[in-house]
Amino acid sequence: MSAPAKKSHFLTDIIDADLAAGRHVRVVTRFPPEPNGYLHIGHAKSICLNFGLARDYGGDCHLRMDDTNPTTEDVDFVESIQEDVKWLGFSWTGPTRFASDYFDFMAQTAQDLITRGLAYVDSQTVEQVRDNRGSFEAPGVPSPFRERSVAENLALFARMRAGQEPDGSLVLRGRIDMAHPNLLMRDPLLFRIRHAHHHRTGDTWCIYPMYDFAHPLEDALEGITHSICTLEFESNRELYDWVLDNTVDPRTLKPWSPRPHQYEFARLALGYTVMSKRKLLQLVQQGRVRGWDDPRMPTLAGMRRRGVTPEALRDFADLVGIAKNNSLVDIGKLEFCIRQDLEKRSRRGLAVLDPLAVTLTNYPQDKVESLELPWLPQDPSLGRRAVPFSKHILIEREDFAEEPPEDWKRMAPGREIRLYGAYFVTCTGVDRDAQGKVVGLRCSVDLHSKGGEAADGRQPAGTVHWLDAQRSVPAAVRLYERLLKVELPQGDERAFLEELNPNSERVCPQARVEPALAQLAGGTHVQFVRTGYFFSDPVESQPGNAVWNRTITLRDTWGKSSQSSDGRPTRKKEAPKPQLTETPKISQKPVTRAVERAADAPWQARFAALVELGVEEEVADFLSENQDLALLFHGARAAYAKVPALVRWFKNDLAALLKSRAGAQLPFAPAELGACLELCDSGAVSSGAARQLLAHFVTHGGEPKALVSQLGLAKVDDAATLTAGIEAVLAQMPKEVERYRAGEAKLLGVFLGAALKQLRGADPAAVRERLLAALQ
RNA sequence: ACGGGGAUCGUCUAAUGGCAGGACCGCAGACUCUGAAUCUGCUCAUCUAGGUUCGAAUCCUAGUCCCCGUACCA
Repeated sequence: MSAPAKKSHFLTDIIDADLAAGRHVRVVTRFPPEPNGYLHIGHAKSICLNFGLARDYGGDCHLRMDDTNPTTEDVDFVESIQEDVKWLGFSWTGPTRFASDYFDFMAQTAQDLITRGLAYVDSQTVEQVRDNRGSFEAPGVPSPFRERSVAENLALFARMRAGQEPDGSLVLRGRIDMAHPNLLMRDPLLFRIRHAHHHRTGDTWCIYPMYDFAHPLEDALEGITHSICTLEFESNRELYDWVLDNTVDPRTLKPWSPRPHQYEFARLALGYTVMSKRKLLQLVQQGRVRGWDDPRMPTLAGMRRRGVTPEALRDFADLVGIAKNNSLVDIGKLEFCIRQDLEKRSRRGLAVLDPLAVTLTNYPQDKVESLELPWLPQDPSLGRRAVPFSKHILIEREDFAEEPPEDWKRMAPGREIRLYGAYFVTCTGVDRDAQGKVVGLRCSVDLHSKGGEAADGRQPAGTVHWLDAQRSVPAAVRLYERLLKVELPQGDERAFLEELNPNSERVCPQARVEPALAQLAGGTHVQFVRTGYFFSDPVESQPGNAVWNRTITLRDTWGKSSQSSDGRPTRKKEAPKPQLTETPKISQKPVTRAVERAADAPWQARFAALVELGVEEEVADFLSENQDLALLFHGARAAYAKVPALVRWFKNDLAALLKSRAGAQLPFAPAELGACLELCDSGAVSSGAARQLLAHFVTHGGEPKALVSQLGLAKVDDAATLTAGIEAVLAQMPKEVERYRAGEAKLLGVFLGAALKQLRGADPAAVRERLLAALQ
């Protein structure tokens, strides 16, 4: 197996760029769970990401408990988290870290912020704080306590810290901007009073930092370079940056270096399950499951107990990838990864979940044979086990049909089938009880087919699994299915309980297994032949009496409708909403814009002036909104009066170029820009070269004509140069040339692109023409 | 409504102005002592409208839809 290619995604792109630019010399990531619950498969994605990045870049990944809220956190959770991360196959750099290790520093930093007027103690009630924060559309109103003196703030903060104030009476807030469009920036809470016992610091503290204050400081203190979290924290990034920009490293008293940056990716959402801690907690607390490690739970502990392997989970994390799209992953992908891993590692064993007695009429009454079957036919190293066989056997009830469908490959009257690893048998009779229910079958056996091969080489209609009636043993077998009946549960905290799958766990009271299976230790993966992958429960299995959890069914391409909960409706793509230009809704935007514009006299005047020049309204609107842009346009026009051309350049190229330099001093005068555009338009340079020229000009300025030669953008129209360049390019791509000649006309673009790259400044049309000729 | 994100096969995800690729699912076939696995083949996508360009999923303009944000939670 070749090493899997390193996954690349937007985060690896960022890291590559940071490394290349020398912003960082080493990658340090972290996985920062709050110890208030068990880790679930969503965390597994994050763990694989953070630890995987550290591994791939030869850096470090820290495990840090974000234990800033003593009322919900517990040491039990700390232990389960450590165990789960290890189980998943990762190890962290250094000891397990704790946010609580940094409380001293955080309190000190808060005090510094107060001293510098960047934080204050607020005496408003919770309700007042909330009400005064404002809303999306309305600005907040400053707290009456916002202007307290530094001395008073210091004294109050000291009282908070000393435990002299009750919970909720006082709170430390950053002094930022109560009118900020980002609500998180409206004087965020930094520290709150909480007279509570902390699982690590005990009663040392009665003030605890808030996430938004603590997290950036934790990252910075640990030298984290890339702080990766999920999408819902996008708005928090601004505050994250504020904290780091307004604090210093206590060890150097200088700005943080490396200075961590926060990046967000889409969390995992999986169909037919729930992932939120609150919902999971509810399942546990209400007894809907037997605990955090119930095999139905999407927790790592639960999945581990069900028989899902760390390899399968890591494969799954790779399969779903890393991106910023809000996505709902088909649970079938998880199931695929689980099966793929289990297929190659599971022993094969015989088990019958719902037995039907079969008597082999021509088999000697007292004879007992012992069949030696390999545990895993494709891997002899697992060895063999003995399977008893006699006159009275059991088969799966659903493997018999009195009136079978056309393509039936199992037992039916008169039909010869194979007992897996044993003999060919033919059903010759059916026994019923008084109600007419089938209670037993009679079969003849071909005594020359032992081992599953007929002497004459004939093939049976199918193969079924079986068990010796007397010598098999009863077993506890539990079948698991998806937790929920529906793919996408109600968002509501309670409504999803109505959507739990009542069949998520079923026990098989009649189930029996072959003797060797009962002897297997807890924690063994076995495929019950033809029925699914099972795992001997590592907690409940007793020596000689294993308890079996079905990890997952076998893929079933035949009886698809046999399991109701598997009838998975395919998700429909949302039908694209037809756009009716005549509906008022569509035209609303331009109208509101026109209204806004009308209310802004200078803007309206600029707009009118442009329209007067013949600029179409839509373009005039955006050119006139910003005064600087409008001025630039008119300045350029003074040097180059061709309005339509000017408009084209402004709209298609300049808008973006200028946007990226917003606020910066432009390195050219408006008239120079006009001259540059005239040159671009003149035909003296090719269109591609013109765009390159313009990009350079906007960022660096310069004399346009000089730039052309300096950048090597001069128009190439020398026939010999063109021909040579084209031939060189074609010589480099013989396979593509062949394919092109075979009819793949779309490859012309590839050649053209390569040729144009080589022949900078060449006219595309001319190159194209010659290329066509050369390819004849 | 304000701010921040996002939109590519049914699903997840690539393509950083030049061949819309891979995987899951599905379908068909081969093989089979598991209706499994394995193998082969097939179906299927760039939110809309304009523009720039020799060439647009990618750049520009406008629009549509979806997600997140108003906890003394994280």
